[in-house]
Amino acid sequence: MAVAAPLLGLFDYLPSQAADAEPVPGQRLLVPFGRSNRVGILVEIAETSLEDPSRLKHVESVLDEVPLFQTTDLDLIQWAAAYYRQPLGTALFTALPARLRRPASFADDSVPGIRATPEGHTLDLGSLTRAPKQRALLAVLRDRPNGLTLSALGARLGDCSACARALEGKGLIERCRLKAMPQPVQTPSSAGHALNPDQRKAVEAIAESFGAFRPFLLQGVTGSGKTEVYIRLIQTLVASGRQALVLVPEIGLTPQLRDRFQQRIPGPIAVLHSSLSAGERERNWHRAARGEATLVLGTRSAVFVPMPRLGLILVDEEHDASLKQQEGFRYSGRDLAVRRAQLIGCPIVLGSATPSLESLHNATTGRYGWLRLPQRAGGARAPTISLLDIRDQPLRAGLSPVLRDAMQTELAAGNQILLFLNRRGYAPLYTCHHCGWVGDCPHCDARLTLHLGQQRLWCHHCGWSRRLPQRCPNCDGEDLRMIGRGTERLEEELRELFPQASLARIDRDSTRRQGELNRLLEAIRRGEIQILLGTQMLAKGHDFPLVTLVGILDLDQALYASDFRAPERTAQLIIQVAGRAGRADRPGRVVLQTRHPEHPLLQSLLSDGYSGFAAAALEERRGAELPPFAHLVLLRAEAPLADQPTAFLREARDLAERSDPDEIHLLGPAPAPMERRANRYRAQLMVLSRDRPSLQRFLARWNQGLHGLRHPKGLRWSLDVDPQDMF
DNA sequence: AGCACGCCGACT
DNA sequence: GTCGGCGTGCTC
Repeated sequence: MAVAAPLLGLFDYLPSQAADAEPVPGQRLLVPFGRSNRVGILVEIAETSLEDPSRLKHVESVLDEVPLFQTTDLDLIQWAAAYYRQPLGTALFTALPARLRRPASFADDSVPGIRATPEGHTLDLGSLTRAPKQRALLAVLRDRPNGLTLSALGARLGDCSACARALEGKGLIERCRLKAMPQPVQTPSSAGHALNPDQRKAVEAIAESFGAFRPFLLQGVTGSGKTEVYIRLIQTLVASGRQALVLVPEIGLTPQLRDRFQQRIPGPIAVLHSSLSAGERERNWHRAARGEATLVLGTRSAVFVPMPRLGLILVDEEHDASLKQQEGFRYSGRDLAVRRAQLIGCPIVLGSATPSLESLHNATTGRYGWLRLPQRAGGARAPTISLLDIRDQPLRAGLSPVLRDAMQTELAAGNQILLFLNRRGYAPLYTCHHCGWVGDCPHCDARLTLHLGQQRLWCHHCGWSRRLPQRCPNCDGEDLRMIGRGTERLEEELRELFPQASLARIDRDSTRRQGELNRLLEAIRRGEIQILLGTQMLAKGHDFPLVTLVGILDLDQALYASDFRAPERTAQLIIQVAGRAGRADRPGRVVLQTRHPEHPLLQSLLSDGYSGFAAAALEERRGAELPPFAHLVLLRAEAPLADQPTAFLREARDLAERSDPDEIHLLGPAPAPMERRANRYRAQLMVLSRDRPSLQRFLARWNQGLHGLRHPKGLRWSLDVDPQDMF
C-alpha cells in the first residue's frame, strides 16, 4: 500500500474484515494509519510480509469499485517516483485529481445550476422592468422548468452571477444540481489544407510507427503547420479506435488549440488543466480513464492520466520550461511522456520550432527520428532578422532612429508593430540622486520595481510592496529618480512618440483582469491596434498575422546571465518572438537592438538560424561536460538563517563522498544566484555524472542517507533530478 | 505530512 | 506548581 503521506516505502495491511471483494492494484483503500484513517492506493498483493505480524492492521474499507490505475499506469508512476527520488505515495497522489486524494467517492455527473422557484414562475415579469438583466435571466429560466447549468447560462447571457445572486435573495430562483450536458461532439467541420511535402512526410513517418514505441522530434519553424500534422495523425489514430494524448506547456495556449482540434477531430475531447474546477477536472479525468474521450489535451500532470487505448502522445512546445514541475514532485512532463510511450509501445512526437538541446541531441545521435518542417505553410515567407547596433545612438523611448523610422513607415502603410521588452513595471530601479539610496526588497536580494500607475515599489520575487516614497527614506532628499525602462514606461513613451497610433500592452499587469487578455488579442486580430508591446507573454503561442515589424528592445543582460541554459533560453525567445511576425501574405522583419552585436550567440543565430546556434551551443555543452553530455542533479536547501543551507549541504557532500561514488562529480555547495528570497537563504549542491545508471544507484543510497541527516528546524531540502533552472 | 511524547522556560 | 515552546520519532 502507498499511503497519502510523503514517506518512502510502502505499508503492509491485512485484507478488509468486511465481505469486500478482493481488491486489485490501483484501487483506493481506506486504511488505519497512525491514529486515524488515510487513503492508500494498493500497489501489490503479497502472501507474506516482512513486518511483525502483530503490528499488521486490517484494511478499513475499499473506496472504489474499479481501480483508478491500470498496471501500465502504475508502472509509469513507480518509474517516475524512483527516477525523481520521490515517495511512491507522493507520486501516486500527484497523479490523482485533487478530490480523489481524500476519501470522497467519484464526482457524479451533476454540475451546479439554477432554476426558478414557484414564486419565480408566477411573478409578474413587469415588476422587474427596473432590472432588465434580472428579468432576462428569469425569463430564460421560466422556459426551463428543470433549470439551466451555470456554464450554459454563461454561454447564453454572459456573466450574470450578480443578478443571479439578487434573484436568489428575492427567493425567485434557487440553486440546484443538474446532470452535466453531454459534451457537444462536433462532427468535423472543416477539412484543412492540403499538406505540403514535408508535412506529408512527417505524417507518414509517424503513422507508420503506430503500435510501436518510436520517439520523434518534429522541428518546424513557426507557421510551418505542426498543428496540421498533429491533427492528421490524431484523425488517423482515432479512426482505428485509439486515444491520443497532447501535452502543452500552458493553459493560455489551449483555447485555440482546443478549438482547432474540436473542428477537426471526431469524438469528445477531455481538457485537463489547473484552472478548471475540481469537479470538472475529475469528470474529464474519468472520461479519459474510461476511454470515452478520444483526445486528452492537458498540461504536464496529464501525462499520468490513465488512458486504456492510448496510441499516440504529442508534446507541443517541448522546449518550454513549464513542462517541468518546479516544486514538490519535480518531474518533467516531457520526459515522462517519452517513458510512457516506451512502456505502452506507441509513438511520441516532441514538437517545437526551437527544440531543447536535449531533444536535438537525441535527434542528431539517431535516438529520435528527426522530422523537419523548414517551410512556412501556405507560402508565407520567414521573417528576416537584423541586428541593430545601438551604441552611441540617440535613443528615444529606448528606440534607435532606425527602428523609429521603420515604425513610422509600417504605421503609414497600415501595418501592425510588435515591440518586445522583457521587463514589466515602469522602471527597474528607483534611486536617490543625492545619497545613492536604492529601493531594495527587505526580504530578498533584489531591487524593487517601480510601478507608477499603482504608485508602489514591488518586489517581483516575493510580492512584497511599499508605497512610493516621495522623499528619500535615507537622506530625506527630494531628487528621486527612475532608472531604466519596463513595459509600463515604454507604453507611456510610445503614446508621446506616436500619438496617433493605438497601443496595446500585454504583460502580467495589464492582463490581470479575467478576460482582459482575450479582449486585447481580439482587438489585435481585428486590426484595431497598431502597436503592441509586451513581455514574453507575447512570445507564447499567439499569432499576430498583421504584424510586419518586430522590435526586440533589450535582451543584452540575458546574453551574460550565469545560468548555463541562458543562451539556449534567449535564442528560443528571440526566435519565438520573431516567429510572431509576417505569418500571412505579408513579409515580416525583425529588428534586434543590442550593444553587443559581435556576441557569438547573436552572430550564430543570425547567420545560421536556430539550428546553427544549437549546433554551436551543443559543442560548448560537450566541452564543458554539461547536459545533455552529462546528467545533472541539484540538491537544494533553504532556511531562515544564512549559514544553515550551506552547513547542511556540506554534510550532504561528506555523506556523498563517504559512499565512495564512481563517476560522480560534486560541485559546491554554493549559494543560489539570488541567495535570499522571501527571507529564506538558499544554496545548492550540484551532482554531475556521465553515466545515468551509476547516478541513479548513487542517488538511491544518498537519498536514504539524506533523510537520516539531522537539520535545524525550518530548513527544507529537495532533490531536483534534471533541473531546468539553477534557482 | 500529521501527531504524539517529552523535556525546559514564563505565567494565572 | 502548570501551559506551551519545538526537538524527536513513528506511522504497516
